Amino acid sequence: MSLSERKKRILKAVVEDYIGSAEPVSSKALQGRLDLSVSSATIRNEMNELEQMGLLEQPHTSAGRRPTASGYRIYVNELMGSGDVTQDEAEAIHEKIRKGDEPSNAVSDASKLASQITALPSYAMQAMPGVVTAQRFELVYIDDHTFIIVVLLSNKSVQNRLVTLPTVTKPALLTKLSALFNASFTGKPEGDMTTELIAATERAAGDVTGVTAVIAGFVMEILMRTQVRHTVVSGTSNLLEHPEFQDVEKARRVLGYLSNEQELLRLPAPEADGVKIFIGAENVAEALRDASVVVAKYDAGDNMQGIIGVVGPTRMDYAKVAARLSYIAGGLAKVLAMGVPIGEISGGEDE
Amino acid sequence: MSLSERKKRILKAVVEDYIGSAEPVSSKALQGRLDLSVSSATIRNEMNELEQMGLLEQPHTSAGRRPTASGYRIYVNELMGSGDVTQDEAEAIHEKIRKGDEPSNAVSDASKLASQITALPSYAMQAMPGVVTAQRFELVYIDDHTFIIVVLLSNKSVQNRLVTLPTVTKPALLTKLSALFNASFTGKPEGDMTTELIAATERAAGDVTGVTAVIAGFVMEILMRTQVRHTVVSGTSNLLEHPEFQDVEKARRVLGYLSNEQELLRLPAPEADGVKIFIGAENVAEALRDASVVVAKYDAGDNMQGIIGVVGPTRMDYAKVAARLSYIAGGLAKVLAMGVPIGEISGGEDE
DNA sequence: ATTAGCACTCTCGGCCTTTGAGTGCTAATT
DNA sequence: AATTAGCACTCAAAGGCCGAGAGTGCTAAT
Repeated sequence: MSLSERKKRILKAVVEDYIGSAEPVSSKALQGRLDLSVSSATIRNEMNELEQMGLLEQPHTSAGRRPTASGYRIYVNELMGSGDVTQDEAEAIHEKIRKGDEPSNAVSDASKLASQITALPSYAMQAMPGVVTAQRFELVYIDDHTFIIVVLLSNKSVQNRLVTLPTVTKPALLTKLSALFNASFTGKPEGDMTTELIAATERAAGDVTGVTAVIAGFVMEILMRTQVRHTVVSGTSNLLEHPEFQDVEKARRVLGYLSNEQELLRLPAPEADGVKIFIGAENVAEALRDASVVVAKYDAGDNMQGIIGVVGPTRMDYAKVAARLSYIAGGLAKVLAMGVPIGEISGGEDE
Repeated sequence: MSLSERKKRILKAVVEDYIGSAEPVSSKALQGRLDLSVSSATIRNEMNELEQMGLLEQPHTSAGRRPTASGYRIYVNELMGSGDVTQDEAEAIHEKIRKGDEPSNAVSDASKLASQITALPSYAMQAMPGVVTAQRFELVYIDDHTFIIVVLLSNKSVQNRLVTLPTVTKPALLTKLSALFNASFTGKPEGDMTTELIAATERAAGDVTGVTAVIAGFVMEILMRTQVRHTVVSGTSNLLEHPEFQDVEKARRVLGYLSNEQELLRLPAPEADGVKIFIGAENVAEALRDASVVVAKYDAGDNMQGIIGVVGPTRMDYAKVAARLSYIAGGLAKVLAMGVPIGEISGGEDE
C-alpha cells in the first residue's frame, strides 16, 4: 500500500485536523489548511479514493470525512512526526517522579502523572518476571511469642512479616534458624523449597515446635507474592471529558474494563523498551474496540520491569501521548534502577 | 416536625417505590401499594401537604412525586427499617475479607467488595490518628555499604528500609547503634527525635561517618509516613449504571471528585463506630451535591481505624447499603485487630 | 374528612419542514 | 490526463406542531 505524496499529505491533514476538532473534515477546510494550490474538487477526488482504500470514512453522505482505524494506523506508522515533550512538562515529570521519596509509590505516581498530562485514564503494571530468590534472611526476636522475618530479595526489595505464635520461640533458636536459612535457602527459587529440605532444616535446628515450617511457609508466600503483578489505574474520570465518550454506555464499557484487574493483565505489552499503539479494533479486548491504547514498557534491571499506558478515544494525539509516555517510562526506569532504598513500607495502613 | 401516622406511611411508600423504580410515584400507584382504604384523591391531598413541607417534589406539574433530600432524611432517620444482610452475602463477605491472606490488602479488598455488593463506587481510608512510636529497632548488616533498618511500630506494623551508602559501615557499629536506638528512641514520637539526641547517640556510638544521622532520618520518615492516611477507591464505573448519572456532566463531577485524594480526605467521617449518611446537599463538597454518601467507621484497636463508604445517587436503598457497609466494616475491624501478621509487604512492586 | 369527577397542565413521541453543510458528478478548461 | 467550476442532490440537525396519556388540583357532593 503505497500512497502518492499528495494523498499522504491529505491523510495527514485530515487526521490532524480531526484530532483537534473532533468534527469530520471537509474538502474546503483542507484546502485552507494545506497549502496545496489545488481546488477543493481535486481534494474531494483524492479523499474519495482514500475512502475507497478504507482510510477515511463519512459518518453520512453529506458530511466531511474522518480517519478510519486503518487511516490512523497509516498515520501512526508513516506520517506522524515524533512528538516532543515541552520543557515545562519534562520538569514536572522529573519533579514528580524523581523527587518522590517513596520509591515504592513511584509506579503509582507515574500513572497519576501520565493521566494528568495526557488527560486520559492511565494504568501501570509492575511485573516481576523471571525468578526472584532470597539473598539474606534475618529473624528478629521480639518476645517469646513474637518475632519478625526479614528477607532481602534478589531484586533488592526487602520484605518482612511480623509473626505471632502460641508456642514459645527462644532467641537462640531464631539465631540458629537464621543461620540455617541463610545457608540452605538463599539463591533458591520458591519451587526449590521442598518439604524434605524444610524437614532437614527443622532437624538441624533441633526445632520441635514447628516454627521452622511456619517460617518456611511465610518465606514461600513472600517469594510467590513478589512474582505477582500489581496494577494501578488512575484518572478514570478523564475519559468522560472526551466527546466520543459522552455516550455513557461506551464510557461504562471502557471504565468497567479498566476496573477489572484480571482483564487488565491480559492487555498486550510491547516486547522491548518502547511504545506500542493499539487502535480501535486492533485491541483484542471487546470492551476496547472503540478505544485506543498507547503503552510504554520500561526495564529497570534487577528483574523489575513494567508497563505504563493510557486508554482513550481513537481520536487521540498519538504523537504527543506516545512521546510523553515514553518519557515517563524512561524516568520511572531510572528512579527504580537507582540503588536508592527500595524496600520500605509495610503495615496494615498501606496500599 | 411531627408527621401524622398516615403521612409517614405515605412518605415511606413514596421513598421505597421511587428507590425501586426511579420514576415519580403517582397517587394511584400508592393506593395500590399501601393498603390504606382511602381514595387516590385523599392521598393526593396528603402528598400535596408533604410537598408543602418540603419532603416531596414534582418534576413538573403533571407528574407523580419523588422525595426531596429532606424527604430522604426523614425516611432515613425515622422510617426505614434496618436492612439486613442475606446469608449469601455474609458468606461472601467473610470469604473475601477474612480469608485474604494479605492483611495489608484487606482494606482495599473490603473496598472492592463494598462496591460490588452495593453496585456503587466505594472508597476506604485507613487512618492512623494518635501517635505512633517505635517499639523495637534492628539493623541488619548486608555488606560494608548496605544494611537494612527494621522498625517494629507501636501499632504492630513492621517497616523496613534498605540503605546503600558510599561510606563503609561495619557490623560492629550497626550492633552498637542498634542497641543505642533501642535504648534511646523506643516509645518516642517522631517529634522527640531532636538533633541533640541524635548527636548524642552519634557520639556514644563513636560514629564518624554520619550513618547515625542517616538512620535517624529514615526512622523519622517512617514514623511520619505511618501517620499519613491512605485511600483506595474502587468500582467507579458502577456509578454509570444508575439512571441519574446518565448525564455525563454529573457523573464526571462525582468521579472527578473521587479521583482526587486530597478532596477525599476532607470527607466527613462518623465520630464513633457506626454508619453515617449524607444526602445530597448535606454534603459540603460541591461535587457531591447531587449524590449521597454512606460511610461506616471501624476501629481495630492499636491506633488502627478507618472508614469505608460508598457514593451514589440520592435515590439509593439506604437501609440495604448501610447494613452491608456496617457489616463489612465490622469484618474488617476484626481481621485487622487479630494478632495476625500485619507487617509484611514492601518492595518496588507494591501498591 | 373524604371522594367522585372533570378540567387543566405538561411531557413525550412522532412527524413534518427548513436550513445548511458538504458531497458527487458533469462538462468545460488547461 | 488532470484539474476545476458549477450545480443538483443528500442528509443530519434543529425547530415547530400535534395528539396521546399520565397525573394533578379543584370543586361540589357525600
